[in-house]
Amino acid sequence: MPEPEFEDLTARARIRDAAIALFAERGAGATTVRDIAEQAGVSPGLLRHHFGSKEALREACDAYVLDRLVQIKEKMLFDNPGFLPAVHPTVVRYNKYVTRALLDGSPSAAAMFDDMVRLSADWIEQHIPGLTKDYHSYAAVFTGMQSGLLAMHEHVSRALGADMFTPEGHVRLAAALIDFYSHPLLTPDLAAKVQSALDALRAKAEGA
Amino acid sequence: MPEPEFEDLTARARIRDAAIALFAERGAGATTVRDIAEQAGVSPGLLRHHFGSKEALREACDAYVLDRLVQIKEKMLFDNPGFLPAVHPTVVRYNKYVTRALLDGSPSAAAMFDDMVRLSADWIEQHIPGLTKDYHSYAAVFTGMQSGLLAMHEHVSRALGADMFTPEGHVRLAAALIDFYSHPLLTPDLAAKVQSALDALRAKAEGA
DNA sequence: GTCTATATAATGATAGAC
DNA sequence: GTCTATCATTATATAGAC
Repeated sequence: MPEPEFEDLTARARIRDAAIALFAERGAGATTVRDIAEQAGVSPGLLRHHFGSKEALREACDAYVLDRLVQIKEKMLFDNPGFLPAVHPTVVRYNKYVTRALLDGSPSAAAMFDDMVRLSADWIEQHIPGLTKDYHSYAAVFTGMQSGLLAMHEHVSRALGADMFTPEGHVRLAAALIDFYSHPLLTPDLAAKVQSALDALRAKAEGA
Repeated sequence: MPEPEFEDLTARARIRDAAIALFAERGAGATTVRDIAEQAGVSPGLLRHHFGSKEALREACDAYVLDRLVQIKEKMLFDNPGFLPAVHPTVVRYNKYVTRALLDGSPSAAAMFDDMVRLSADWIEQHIPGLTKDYHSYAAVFTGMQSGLLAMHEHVSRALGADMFTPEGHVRLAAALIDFYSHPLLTPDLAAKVQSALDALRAKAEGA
């Protein structure tokens, strides 16, 4: 199982890696097969030879990235104490890809999202019982925010003053995340106010 | 200032509204001028007549949406107790648009993101002093997560079992958000463990 | 202001040489 | 396995009629 970082890859692998990089960066819709071929240093024709079509290539990338990520993610979630984004460059790259795939409507990425929700819900219920009455909804919000934060990395990095995928930016992000996850933003009185507003809304929704 | 909901709009306004809807849904890159013209019920030629080019149309949409949202957002943030997404359909639509624009790299959307970070930082510092040492980084994470959650609305809705823009889904989302923001996910001992891991990481980053 | 028709460019797909 | 050349389709941009 060769790491994609290696330079001496087959053309097929270089095409796949180039596609993963470009799809993650701009999304599949905004990436042309010529861009991919150029970045991989091959001809557009070879791309078709190996993958048949752009869509088939996209699916191959999905399968490849998801396959390599699933084990790592499960491992991270279960034997890591926190919820910080991974630092390993490959994992970061793949996470960015999945995030884009989620936005592009990839079915396999969506399935992975659902897995993450289930995994998070189980983890939270096991480690922090009593946190919520509805672990699955809580985990849905948590997972959506995690991947959403990754999707917004460009803007979060700009606000942080450092790219969140560099060590410098990652440290700032992690510090903010620890504050974020260890101190409630809603104080009890604020929470009560919001809760009553929600109750009013719920009543209105059921009334109508 | 006519609401875009009205049916009796000029062709120019219909084009703009159709573009906003399609850009928000699929992103600007994946939307063709023909799609927009069709949805607006006009010819592609008229689109050019009014806006000159697809790119110019995108900028016009950016300016329009951002202009109409800025006041509403500021108002929301300052006289609303919570951080729940707005329910008003127009605001929801515009928020979705801005979220997409953020992902598509729109400069004006990015500027709005930065404004939101500043606004949030000020609000938090004023209402919940002592929450963090670095309000700006905290607000960067918070704003990134808020818009990111919106970007992931399709998947969050699926996990919630109801579209988060319908009353039913919104109630479930709001309930989960209240739990999320009022109970810390990191207990003190977990936070300490993560903090020490971060310190180790920081030392390593500075050492290298 | 609005349309039809067309020019130009870009894209994905294909065929065949090496 | 890899490339070059080319086709068919689709996109944007433009011109001119009504």
